[in-house]
Amino acid sequence: MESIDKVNGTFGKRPIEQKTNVSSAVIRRLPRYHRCLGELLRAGKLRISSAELSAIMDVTASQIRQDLNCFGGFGQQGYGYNIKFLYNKISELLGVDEGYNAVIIGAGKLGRALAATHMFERRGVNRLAMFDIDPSVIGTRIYDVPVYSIEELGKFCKENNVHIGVLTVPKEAAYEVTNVIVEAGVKGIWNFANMELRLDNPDVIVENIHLGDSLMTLCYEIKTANEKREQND
Amino acid sequence: MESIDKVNGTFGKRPIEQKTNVSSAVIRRLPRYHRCLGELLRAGKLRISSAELSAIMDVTASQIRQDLNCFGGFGQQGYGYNIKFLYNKISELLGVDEGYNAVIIGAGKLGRALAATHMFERRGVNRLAMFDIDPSVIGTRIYDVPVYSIEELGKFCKENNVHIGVLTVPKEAAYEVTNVIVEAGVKGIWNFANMELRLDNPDVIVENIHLGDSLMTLCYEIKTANEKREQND
DNA sequence: TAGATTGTTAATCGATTAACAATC
DNA sequence: TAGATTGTTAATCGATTAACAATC
Repeated sequence: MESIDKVNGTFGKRPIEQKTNVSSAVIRRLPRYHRCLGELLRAGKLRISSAELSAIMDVTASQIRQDLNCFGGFGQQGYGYNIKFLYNKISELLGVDEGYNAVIIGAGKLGRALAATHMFERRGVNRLAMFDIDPSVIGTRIYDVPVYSIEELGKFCKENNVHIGVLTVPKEAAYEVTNVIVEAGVKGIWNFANMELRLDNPDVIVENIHLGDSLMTLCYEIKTANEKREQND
Repeated sequence: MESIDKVNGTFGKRPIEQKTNVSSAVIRRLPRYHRCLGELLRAGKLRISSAELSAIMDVTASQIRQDLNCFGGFGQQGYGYNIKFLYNKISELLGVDEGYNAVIIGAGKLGRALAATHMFERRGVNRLAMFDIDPSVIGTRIYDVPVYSIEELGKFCKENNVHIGVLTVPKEAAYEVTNVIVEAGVKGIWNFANMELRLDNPDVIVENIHLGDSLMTLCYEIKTANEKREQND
């Protein structure tokens, strides 16, 4: 029988000094922990040990404990981790419900698809608006998101405290748009253009998505696996 | 003056034994080399040294040479790399124009957006068809790609030698669909569902795209940068 | 208390960088 | 030939895994 004390008790009593510079390898694993713990939570599970989580996620228990300890002592010896507590801690770390404001720049197919998903709201990010150059979409709403002229981009970002710019414009337009929003105080850019977006300003974070690179990697792996099979014949 | 011999000459004369298991860190850099060399090629540049490429790409010259040497001796001492030759070699490695056949499963917003792009054709991958359960789209064409009933998925893959399945279905449907296409001989899965797709079959390659994870990573970085700024105030 | 499991240090492994001999 | 630049080995760095004392 689970002790109520242990389940709802005082976890993280010992707030270990948070490391100042956590490696990006660790940070990129956080969303996956978050996802997995969310599922366990919804399944009604209360606590989990690093060994159990290790089996579910197919990573070593050692890595889980090391990763979490970059941010604090979230577990309890002899008990494991309280799932709700840990989930909330990771949510906080990841800035979920920090209430960041985002705009999508480029109302093409990909921009619309992103606007349509629950991607943003699910992570507490507000999609305030979309911007495009095409007069036939300016002034309309796409999945309830208003579309404005790209001319108004800078002004809008300044007036609405926009934190995140989502770039789904052709790569030729990427730097032009980027200059406008960085000037307007945007803090991060989620770049879908098929190029490396490099900024002088070290205060602005860039997260590149290279769908094409991912497809090519898949093709490489398929090809290599095929060749191996042929050799073994 | 560039010697024609050197530019069009016999590069890679010494085909170094290709490593059997190249680390995924190296493989994931190949598409970027490919992209960069493609640009240099279009710009009419003929040759490049690892030092020059290093400056352009912001990686070390050492890493470039190490990476390329996993696949063969593509350069020439005292000269550098012939851009066209190297570009073609990397294209070949990545399976560009291998003529792989792909189907998109899920004709929702993301599936349509992917169908609309030149993503596939640009890499020599054929988008043969899309599949969905919605009767109102079945039988139509989306950006010139025919949409069929999900019922016909397995049969279609078998009859048309489909190599790649692009998964843009809700995560609840992911395994069901996966079983069908793996059974039908698909070699690789490009998974956009917000979940880890794990297969028993080691011969089928899975490439996961986690857009949500990427957004969260961006939020983490923005939050951390903000906190650092506040501390310095 | 005894058992379990963390937090953390130490050992290992792998990836990146540096150095330089080979060679074009 | 002399100069340049690769291919490759050796050194360094960082990330993962193992081990175990601390402790709930």
